[in-house]
Amino acid sequence: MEPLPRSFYEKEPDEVAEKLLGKLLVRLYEGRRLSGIIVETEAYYGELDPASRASRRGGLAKIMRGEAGMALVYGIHGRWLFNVVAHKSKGIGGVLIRALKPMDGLEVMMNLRGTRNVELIASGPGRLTQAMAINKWVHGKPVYIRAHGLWIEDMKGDVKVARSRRVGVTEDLPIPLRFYVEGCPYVSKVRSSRGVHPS
DNA sequence: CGCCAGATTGACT
DNA sequence: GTCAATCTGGCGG
Repeated sequence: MEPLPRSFYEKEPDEVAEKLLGKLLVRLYEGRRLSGIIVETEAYYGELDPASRASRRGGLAKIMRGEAGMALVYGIHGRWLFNVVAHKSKGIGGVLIRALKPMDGLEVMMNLRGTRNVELIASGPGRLTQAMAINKWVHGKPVYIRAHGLWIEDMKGDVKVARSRRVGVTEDLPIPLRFYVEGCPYVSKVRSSRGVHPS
């Protein structure tokens, strides 16, 4: 199946985040195909969004203002987080991919993660990048072509979308910007103390 | 350059 | 439930 076109990402971040649910993230790793269905995302905006790196003045903000459909890989707490730049023309924004349902290359992903528990393979932003060998190397590369071994394909079939506040951010916007597949066991488990009550 | 917060995780009491 | 390992990028000096 062909990768989703660049135009798919040229929309408001929350719309892209929601529509990415149910799509297939594919990674070529040492000649093998790793893939997983996207089951959890979060939208990030520009200066008005206190949780977004675009609200600071660094290189990440520059990329979030740049071409839509580019991979943005962000390091935090010793892990890599994978985002796709998404915004309308002249806008700023991105979508954080937070969890996958593993599909192709399960054995390889289990080895990369060091666990055989399928629900723990990619149920979190840091876990997902480890399972798919996503690192700084793909930073700034387009995900709407196959050339760099990382892309997102369309998938048929609808998913039941739920939304909530974003996870882990210290200062969130009053709007729920996290999207996930209702009842899906591959969605990251949110720590109890930080309430993610749907709102 | 050094400092340190942070879109996390997993190990431990 | 609590805690800290881990490391990049922003920011101050």
